[in-house]
Amino acid sequence: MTEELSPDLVLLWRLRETPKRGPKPGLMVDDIVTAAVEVADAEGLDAVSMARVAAHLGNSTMALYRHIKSKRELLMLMADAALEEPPEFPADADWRAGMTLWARGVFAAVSRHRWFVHIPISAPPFGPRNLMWFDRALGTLRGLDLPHEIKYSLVMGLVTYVQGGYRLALDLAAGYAENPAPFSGSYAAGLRKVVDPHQLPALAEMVADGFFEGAEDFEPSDTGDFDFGLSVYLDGVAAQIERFTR
Amino acid sequence: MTEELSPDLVLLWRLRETPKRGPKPGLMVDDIVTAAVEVADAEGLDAVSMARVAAHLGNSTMALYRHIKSKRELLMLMADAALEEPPEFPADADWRAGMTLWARGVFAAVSRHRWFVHIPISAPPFGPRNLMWFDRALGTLRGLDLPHEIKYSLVMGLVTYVQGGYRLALDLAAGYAENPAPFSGSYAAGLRKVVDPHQLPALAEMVADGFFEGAEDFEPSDTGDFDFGLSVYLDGVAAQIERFTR
DNA sequence: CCACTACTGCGTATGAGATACGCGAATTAG
DNA sequence: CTAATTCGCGTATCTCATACGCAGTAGTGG
Repeated sequence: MTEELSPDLVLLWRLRETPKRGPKPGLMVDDIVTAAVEVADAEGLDAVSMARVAAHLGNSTMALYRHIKSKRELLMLMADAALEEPPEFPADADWRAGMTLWARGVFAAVSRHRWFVHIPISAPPFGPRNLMWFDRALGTLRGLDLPHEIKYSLVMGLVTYVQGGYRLALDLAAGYAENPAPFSGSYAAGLRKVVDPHQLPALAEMVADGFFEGAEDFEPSDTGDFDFGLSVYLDGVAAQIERFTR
Repeated sequence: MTEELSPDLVLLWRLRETPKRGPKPGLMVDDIVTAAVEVADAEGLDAVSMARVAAHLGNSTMALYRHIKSKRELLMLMADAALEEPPEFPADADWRAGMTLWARGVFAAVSRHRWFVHIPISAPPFGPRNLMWFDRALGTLRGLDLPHEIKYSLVMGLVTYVQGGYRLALDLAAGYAENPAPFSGSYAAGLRKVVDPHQLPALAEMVADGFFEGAEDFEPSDTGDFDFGLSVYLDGVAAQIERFTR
C-alpha cells in the first residue's frame, strides 16, 4: 500500500531521503529556492532565469537541474516559499475578525514578495505553506454549523477575492511606477478624450463629475479600497452564514 | 489645447490617421491582432510569438514591428479584442440581475478566449471594449442613490472577483487537462498522505470526512461553484446598498 | 584496497524568441 | 522629376530553457 509519491509532492514537502552514495551535494533545493526568491524580490519575477539564480549562488546554470527538473518546478516551489508561515490566530476571534486577519496576513506576505501573484497556478494548493494558509482560512469557520461544502466554497471565494484584489492592485502599482502617465498626462485626462456619453453613459457621468480626477496614485499601500472590497465579500459571507445556521 | 495623445491610446482606439505618402500598407493593426487572437485561441497564449503570428499572416516576423512597437503592445490589444461587444442588457433588470448577466457575459467571452486571464495588466482599463464592459457594470447600479465612490468600489470588486474566479477555474482546468493526476493518483489521496491533523486541523477534518474524494474533475463548465461565489459577493453588495440608500 | 555504482557539478550545444538596425522599393506632394 | 515618406523585411544580437554526456567523488561489497 506504500504507493509511489509524485515527484512534485516529494519536492514540495522535501521528502527525498538523502542518498548514501556519491559526492556530498554542495547545493540543496532550499538554497536554490531561497536564491530565486531573493532575485525575484530584488528584480522581479522576469529576472528569475536559471542563469541568474545560479549566478546568485555562485554555481553554474546547469547545476540547478540536478535538483530541479524544470523552471516550472522552481516557480512552484517559489510560490510555496513566498507564503511564509501564517501567524498565530487568536482562538477567541470570530470568523469575521479571523478572515480579516487572514487577509492582512496574506497582504503582508505578498507585499514582501510581490511577484507571488504572477506565478501561474496549474494545480490545486498542495505545498506545505499553501495548505497551512488554507487550513487557517477554514479554521476561521470552525464552530459554525455549516456543511463542509459551504465552508469550502466560502473559503475559496475568499482566496479568489483576496488574491485577485492584490494582483490587480500590485499590477497597477507596478505599471504606474514604470510608466506614470500612460494616457496623455493622466487617467482622467485620457478618459475625457475617449469617453462618449452616448456610448458609455454611466462612465461618462462619473467622468463629468470629476470622479477620476485625483486618482493618479495607484499605490498598494493605499489599502482603503481593498479593505472595502473585502468587507463587501465578508458581508456576503455573513448573509450565507445566517442563511445556513438559523 | 489639442494635447498630444499617448501612443497606447492611439493604438487602442485606432486613432492614427492614414498616412498620405508611402506605399499602401498590406497589413493593418487589426489584421495582426486578429491573427494573434486566432493563434492564441488555437494553441494558447504561449504559442503567440511574433514569428508565429507573422507566419499566420503570411508575412515575415519583422513586418509586424511596423505596426506594433512591442509584444507588450500586442498583448494589450489582444486583451481588448478578446472582450468582444457586451450584450444588450434589459433596461428593466435590477442591479442584481444585471450583475449576474454581466458575469455570465464575461464568462462567455472568456470561455472563447481562455488566454485572456493571463495577459498581464499594467494600466487601468482603457481600451474601447474594456471601457464598454466597465460602463455596463456601472450601469447596473444606475438609479440607485449611491455615491460615485461606492459604485466604483462595488464594480471594481465585481471585476476583481469575476476575473479572479475565472482565472483560478481556467488554470485548474488547464493544469488538470495537461496532467490529470499531479499528486499520486488523486488530490484526495495526496492530501491524505501529507495532511497532519495536528498541523492542519480544519483541513484534516474535511479530508477525514472524505470531502475531497470525488473532486477530481476541474472542468470550468462546472460553474456551480463559481455561481455560488458570485452570489456571496452579490449578497455583500446588497448589504452595502441597504446601508447606503436607506 | 579495489572495482563498482550511484551520485555530483558542469561544459557544450541547440533552438526558440524578442527586437535593434538599416536597406531598397513604393508612393505621392510640390 | 525629385524629395519626402512609409513599407516590407533580411540580418544580427542577446537572452533563455534545456538535452546530453563527461569526468570526478564517495560509499559498498568483495
